[in-house]
Amino acid sequence: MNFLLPVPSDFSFLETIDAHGWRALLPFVWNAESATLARIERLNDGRVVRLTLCEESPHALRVTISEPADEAEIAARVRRMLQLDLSLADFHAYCAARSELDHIPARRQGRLLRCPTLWEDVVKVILTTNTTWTQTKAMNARLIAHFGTSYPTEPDQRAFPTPQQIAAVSPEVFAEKAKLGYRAPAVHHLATTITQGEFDLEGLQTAEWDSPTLWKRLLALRGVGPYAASCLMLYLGRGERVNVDSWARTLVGKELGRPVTDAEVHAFFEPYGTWRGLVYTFYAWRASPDE
DNA sequence: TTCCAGGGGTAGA
DNA sequence: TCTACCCATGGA
Repeated sequence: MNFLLPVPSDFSFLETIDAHGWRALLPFVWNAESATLARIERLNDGRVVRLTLCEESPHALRVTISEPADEAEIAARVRRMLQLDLSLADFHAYCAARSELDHIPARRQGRLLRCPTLWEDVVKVILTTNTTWTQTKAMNARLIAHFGTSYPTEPDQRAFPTPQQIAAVSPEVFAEKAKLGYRAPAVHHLATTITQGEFDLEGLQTAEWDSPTLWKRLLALRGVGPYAASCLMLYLGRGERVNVDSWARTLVGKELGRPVTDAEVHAFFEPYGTWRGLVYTFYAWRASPDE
C-alpha cells in the first residue's frame, strides 16, 4: 500500500536525510540514485514490513509499505523520522538575516533524520561515542542482526530491536553478541529499565519539558554525556546545544587557523545563542567521507 | 606495539 | 567545577 504525506513548505527531504549520518545506519538504507529511503520496520502489532519514502513533489512524500498497515501509525513514524512537526520559521528568519547562515533557509535546512523512536536514537548516539564511524556502523549492524526481528521474505533484513528484545537476554550474553565494548551495560540497562516500566524514555518527547530539565534528564542516562545529550537535544527539536565532536574541532580549527579546544568550539558558536547547536549542525556543508 | 575514534564515568582535588 | 585516568573495540 502507499499514500501521500503532505510536508511543510520549508521542508526538504534531501537536506533532512543529509543532515547527519543516520541514513547510513541500518535499518535505514539510503539509495542516493533513486533518492529513496527504505527501512525494515516492526509495527505495533508485531508485523515486520518494509517502509519506503521518496519525494513525490515539493509538497508531499510518497510513503510505501510492503503490506497493508495502519496509515495513521505509519504516518506518525514518518513524521517523527523527518521532524515534520518541527517549526523552523523562527530559525530560518534568524539565519536569513546573517550572511554566513543564509544558505540554511535557502536550502531549507534545519531538520535532521531521526529514528521512529527516541529509544533507537539514544542507542545509536551511544554507539557513536569514542569510536570511529566504521565501528559505529558495525556495532549497530550486530545489534540488529542478533536481536532484531527478520523481515519475512528476506530474513537477513531485520528491524531495529525493541527494548524488550534486548532486555530478554542477560547483560553477559548481550555484551558478548553485540560487542559494544564498555557501552554494552549502558544500552542493556536502558532496555531493562524501559521494559520493566521504571523509565518512560519516549515520554521525554511528549511531555512539556523545559530545555534545562530535559538536558538534565538526558545527562542522567547511563552512557550519555554532554556530547550525546547535545545530539539528542537537537533530535528533540532543541537547537541550543553544540555537540562538540572531532568534526566540530576540525571545522572551528579551520576557521581559526589552528587546533582548538572544546571550550573554544563552544565560544565560537556562543554568539548564536539559543540557536547555536542547530547553527553548528548546518554551519558548513558536511563533506564527511563515509556518509 | 601504540594510538585513537563523531566520549563517559569516576575519583580526587 | 576541574583534571587525570580508565574504559572495550578494532582499524591504522
